[in-house]
Amino acid sequence: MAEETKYFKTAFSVDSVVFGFGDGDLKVLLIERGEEPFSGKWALPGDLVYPNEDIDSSVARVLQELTGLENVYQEQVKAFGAVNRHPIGRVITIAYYSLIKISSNKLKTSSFAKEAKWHSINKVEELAFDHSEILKASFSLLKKSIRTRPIGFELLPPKFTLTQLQHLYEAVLESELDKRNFRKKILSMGLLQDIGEMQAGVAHRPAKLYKFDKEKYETLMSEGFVFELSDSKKLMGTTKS
Amino acid sequence: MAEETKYFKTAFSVDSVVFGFGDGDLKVLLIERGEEPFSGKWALPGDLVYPNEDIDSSVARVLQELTGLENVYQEQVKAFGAVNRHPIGRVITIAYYSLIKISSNKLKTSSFAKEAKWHSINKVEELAFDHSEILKASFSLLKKSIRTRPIGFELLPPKFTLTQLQHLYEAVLESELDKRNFRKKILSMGLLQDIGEMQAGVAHRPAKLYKFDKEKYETLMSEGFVFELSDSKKLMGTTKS
DNA sequence: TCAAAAGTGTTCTTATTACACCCATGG
DNA sequence: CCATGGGTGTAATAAGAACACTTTTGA
Repeated sequence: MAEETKYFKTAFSVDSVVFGFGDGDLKVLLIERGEEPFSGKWALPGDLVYPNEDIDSSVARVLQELTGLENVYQEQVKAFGAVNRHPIGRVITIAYYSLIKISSNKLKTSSFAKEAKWHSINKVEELAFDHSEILKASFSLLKKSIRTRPIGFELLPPKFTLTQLQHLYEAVLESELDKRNFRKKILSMGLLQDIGEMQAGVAHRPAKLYKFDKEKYETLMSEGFVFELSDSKKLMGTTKS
Repeated sequence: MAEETKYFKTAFSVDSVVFGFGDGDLKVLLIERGEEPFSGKWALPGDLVYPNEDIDSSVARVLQELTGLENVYQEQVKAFGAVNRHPIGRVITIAYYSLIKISSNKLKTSSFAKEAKWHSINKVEELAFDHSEILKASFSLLKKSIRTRPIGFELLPPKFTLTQLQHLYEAVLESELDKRNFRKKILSMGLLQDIGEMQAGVAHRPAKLYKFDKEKYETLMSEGFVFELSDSKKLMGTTKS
């Protein structure tokens, strides 16, 4: 092991791109750095990985500290390891994205953050470190994944309307969808359960509430079912100008 | 930095799943380990990442040492970081896959390998470390990627026949494809250039040779073209029993 | 009674699938 | 002249895209 020892001079971190959905917008949770380097700049929440901690657990821990949430949906995006990406030394970071339901939780200002705040995805300024690049890669992956796996529901409350779901897809895919085609397609998969309840207190015809039927999805999966919405290049509706 | 110092006790490596195509089979390049741990077992080629080396360069270096090739197609798969994945310490590895043209090169037995050998993908025994898991993840990613990006050509000689291409897809997707539908689809993309040459010395009607038109692909890409072959769940042909 | 979003079907177009025979070459 | 893989087209089916009006509620 003598030979290898000289390479044990590096650190690993995880950085988490936490997505949420609110006010018709896709949002990302950023922290304001309280110390150098990049003090005062916005950054992705993240931390060094503890020596006896699996990477996935590390991400879950950071998220728990920040939001109080557990069992959050998370997916590994990519490792970023450019030699000079971190000013204090060689730090390779493994990026994840997480999907959470914004409404259901309050943010804690944690040890490593002066402030944590939701930012609309298309109003994010230049971030600390290479975090802008990480955010971009994560958003691309989310766009791809949301069409091929039923993960959008992680961003919505347990009971939701079809219009909410459509708006979520529109925000993530950055394109408009045709209402009738969207409903036809999503309902035809048989993954949404009409729970027999209605929206209340809205100044228009109230919408039916649905929930995502996870068991049904798992059954269908094992039978070879493939969740797929059409490619955002050949849209269900009309492209946003 | 005092606080962080205690975490600088880890190493990171890259591991490369090198795919090749020959005898109608998808193959992976493995090395036989010459030292402990796992001496005598087959493993993925890989190495610790040098302190002043980008991850991508590290993969390229390992590949160059092993095969003599440069500018090889490579794509990051995923980081693997389970606490106990490596017996000598905490080593997080970043897995890549590479695509090379088998015929065009001879293998070198490099410093870290007793022997390097091509193995058919479906005849690979249990590998050292968590390399079986890494191979599995890489193969899945390749399956996905080959349908959505024109990377199959990296595995073929510069001039190839449509049947060779089809066999490559069949090997990667592990399913049979319909000859006429495959040709129609692939030719309709306009990415293959009939170079006006023919196969020679074969005991049957000689096939036309094509080459992949990279410039054309880049032009089309910039116009919003999306390379896509149908999902292997809803095949172009008939599923292998 | 008005504004605002919910809900609903049909036609057209395009892509995918299934399928069988003749051709050119070397041995 | 035989074996081997090369090369080709059409019809049936399924999926995607385009598109407009009526309904229910609260203010």
